[in-house]
Amino acid sequence: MSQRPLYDHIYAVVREIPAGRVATYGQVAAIVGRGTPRTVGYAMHALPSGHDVPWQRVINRQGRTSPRADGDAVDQREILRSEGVVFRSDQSIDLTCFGWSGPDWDWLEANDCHAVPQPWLK
DNA sequence: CTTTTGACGCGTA
DNA sequence: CTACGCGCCAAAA
Repeated sequence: MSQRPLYDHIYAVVREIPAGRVATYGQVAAIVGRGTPRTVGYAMHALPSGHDVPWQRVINRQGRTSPRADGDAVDQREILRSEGVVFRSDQSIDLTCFGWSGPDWDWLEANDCHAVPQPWLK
């Protein structure tokens, strides 16, 4: 666990993303209700070793894996594929198909999240 | 205290 | 389609 409350909050949300689905940095930030997409990216970068956070399920708004992801975005795509996610020919994911709908309302309330309705996925 | 630096996102051109 | 510009805000220096 991190010693940064905000990071732990972010990690808690990411842990809710089911296998076979993905969420964007901005979406996670909106669910937490604090910070910005950059903050989420920074939190992922700061993940301690031995964590149980499915970081590979967090991607950018274009449906692509982050270029700066630990040197190998290739591995990230492999993991996602093994979870059932399908990549298009340009190596992007169709968020309307694999985008996560967010945690249910009970979870949001139980975890002190101030999420907005659900404008994601147009 | 201030400055720099991003696993980002969106509007514009 | 690509390329910038700028806002965003937490951490580290």
